Amino acid sequence: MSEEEKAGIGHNSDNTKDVGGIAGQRLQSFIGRIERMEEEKTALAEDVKEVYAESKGVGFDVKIIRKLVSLRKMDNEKRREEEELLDLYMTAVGMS
Amino acid sequence: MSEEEKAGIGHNSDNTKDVGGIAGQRLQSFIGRIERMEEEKTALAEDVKEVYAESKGVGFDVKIIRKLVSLRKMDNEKRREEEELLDLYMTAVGMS
Amino acid sequence: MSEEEKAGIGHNSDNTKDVGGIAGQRLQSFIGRIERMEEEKTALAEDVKEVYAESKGVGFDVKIIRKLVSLRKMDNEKRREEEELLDLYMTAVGMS
Amino acid sequence: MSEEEKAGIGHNSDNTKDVGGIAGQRLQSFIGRIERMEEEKTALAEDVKEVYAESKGVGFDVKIIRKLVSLRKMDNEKRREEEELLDLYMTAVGMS
DNA sequence: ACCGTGGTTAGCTTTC
DNA sequence: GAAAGCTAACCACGGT
Repeated sequence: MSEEEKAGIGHNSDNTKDVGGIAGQRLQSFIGRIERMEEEKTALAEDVKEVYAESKGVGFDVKIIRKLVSLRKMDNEKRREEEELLDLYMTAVGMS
Repeated sequence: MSEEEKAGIGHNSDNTKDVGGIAGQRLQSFIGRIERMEEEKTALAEDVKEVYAESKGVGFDVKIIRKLVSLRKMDNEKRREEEELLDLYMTAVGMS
Repeated sequence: MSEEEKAGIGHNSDNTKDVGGIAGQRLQSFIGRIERMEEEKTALAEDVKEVYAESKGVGFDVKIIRKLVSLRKMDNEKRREEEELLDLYMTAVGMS
Repeated sequence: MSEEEKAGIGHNSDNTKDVGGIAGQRLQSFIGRIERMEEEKTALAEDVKEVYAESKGVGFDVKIIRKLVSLRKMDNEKRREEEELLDLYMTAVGMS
């Protein structure tokens, strides 16, 4: 990946400064930031997979762990939504 | 729902020691690790959104930046695949 | 949309019979079926919107109704997942 | 969670008569209608999947059919404009 | 120059 | 080869 960065922003050889001016540089900066974050996300996703693999390696059932994680997540979301609903009710009743 | 919770088959707090023993602790650890990573992923996704918002704030068209990022990603993937193919060729020819 | 359909299967002018033979007809049939279903889905989505609008018209808070519907949906999903989890446990223990 | 349910602020069954009166019935009706339509939508989505599966079963490439459907769905004019705009940006940034 | 946001859907990847 | 989970694009609605 470092090659591409050194080479410019893309798959062609044009230098950005010449054609895009200051806006082009700015755009490059945005794209660079986004791409770095996306890479981190990908890395994390891989780490998660490794953890599942490890858990499987010590005898756990991956499917079950997934369900557990999923249920815990649903719990949190449900709780959050219920709180929001309560807020809505209170607002509707003028108790906000 | 309360039945399941009482039955202990659920995903709830600290019944681990009793029913799972050491394995339960291990399981908890896996789940905790996974959840932490998932949170990080979520946080990164939010950061990415913020960058898009910022870029929009200075006049860029978000849709287009998304397209650019996506195109660049495809470029990289394609190049990677081509390199892998090249490696295969070299291996096949004994130049690995 | 009707123009495209008259023109053939796509965004070009070739007639399917000529270029695709029997397979082309079959393909057309699949695409037609899919598109009809998608239209129905769209129509239903519009109906749902109308119901929300109607409920708003008689004084209900749309946001609240949306949350209620959403929570009920989460309930169902959660229940379903819990049952699946139970199945997984039973399978794991050999009681399947 | 059990607290909310006991408190009656939730989304649960037949506390409607008591707390909501005629309005509660009306609300129930709206929610029921919406849920039925949503179920129909879900059923249709499943049907669509089946059609794709069937088409695959007789030798078509699902990916390609999806693309065809998607292309047909796209508004040509809009697509052209987006491409032109994208070209402009790519030129500006030197990715032409 | 209406923006932000949430919800919905589709498609891609990976798993078994 | 089927099935599932994850991710991302799209769209419409509400609010300000």
